[in-house]
Amino acid sequence: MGATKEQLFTDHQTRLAAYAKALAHPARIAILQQLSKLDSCVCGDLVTDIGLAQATVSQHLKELKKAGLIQGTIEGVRVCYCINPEALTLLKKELNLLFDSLQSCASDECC
Amino acid sequence: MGATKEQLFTDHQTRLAAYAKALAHPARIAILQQLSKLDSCVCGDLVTDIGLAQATVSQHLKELKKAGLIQGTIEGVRVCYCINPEALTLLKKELNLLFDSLQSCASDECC
DNA sequence: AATATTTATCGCAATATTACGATTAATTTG
DNA sequence: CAAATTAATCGTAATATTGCGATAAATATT
Repeated sequence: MGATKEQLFTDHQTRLAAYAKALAHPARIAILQQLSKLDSCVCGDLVTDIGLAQATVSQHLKELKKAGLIQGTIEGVRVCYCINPEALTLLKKELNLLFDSLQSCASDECC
Repeated sequence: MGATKEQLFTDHQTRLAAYAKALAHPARIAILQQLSKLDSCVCGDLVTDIGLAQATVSQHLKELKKAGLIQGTIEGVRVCYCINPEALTLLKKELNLLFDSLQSCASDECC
C-alpha cells in the first residue's frame, strides 16, 4: 500500500515521525546547517553549497517547509529561507519525550 | 532517481539522516517505546500491541535493526528484541551536534 | 520593452517505503 | 514423528522519495 495507518498511533508518535522524516535526508540536514549560518539563506547559494540541482534543492526546501522547520520570505526575485526556532524547540521537546520513554530500557540489561 | 548522492555530505549528516530515517515512522517509534517496557520484547506481542500485520511489524523491526537501534536474540521459537543503549547514546550525540550547529540561528531573528 | 535572474513547478525515471497475505524455516509441544 | 507456534522472507500492489532537465512565473536590470 505505502500509506501509513495513522489512526493506530498517538499524536506524539505521529508528530515525531514527521519531524524525523524531515531530517531523514543528509541534504536537508545540510540545508538546515547552511541556513543557520544566516549569510547564505537564499536558495541559489544553497544550490552551489550543497551540490544538488536547483530543482532538487527546491524540493528539499519544500519538505522542510512542510514540516515547519523552515520558513521563507520573498525578497524581490529571491527568497530568504530561515529556520523556524519554534519548530526547533518543539522538535527538541518531542525528542525528549521519546528519550524519556526509552529511558528505562537504556539503563537495564535487556537482552 | 531515488538514490541519495552520499558523497556530497559529511559523515555526521549521513549518520544522523540514517537514524532519523529509522525514526521516521510512527510504528517504529511505537515499537521502540513498547520494547522499552521490557516485558513485551517479542515480535508476537508487538504485533497485537501495534495493530499492524505480522509481516509489516517484522519489516519495521528489520529497519530498526538496520539502523542499529535494536538487537534481537533468538530464544527458542521466539525472538527477544530490545533497544541497543549504545546506539541510543550515539543518536543523542548526533542530535546534540545538530542542535549545536543550529544554535546561532535559533537565537537570532533570521527573517 | 527586452533580457537576465531567481525560484517553483511539471514531467519523467529510478528506486524506496509501506502494507499484507502466503509461504518458509525453525523450534517446541503433544 | 506430527502438529502447533513463532518470526522471517517472498511476492505483490500502492504510494512516496529522490533527482534532474525543462519550463513557468515573478521580479530586477538594461
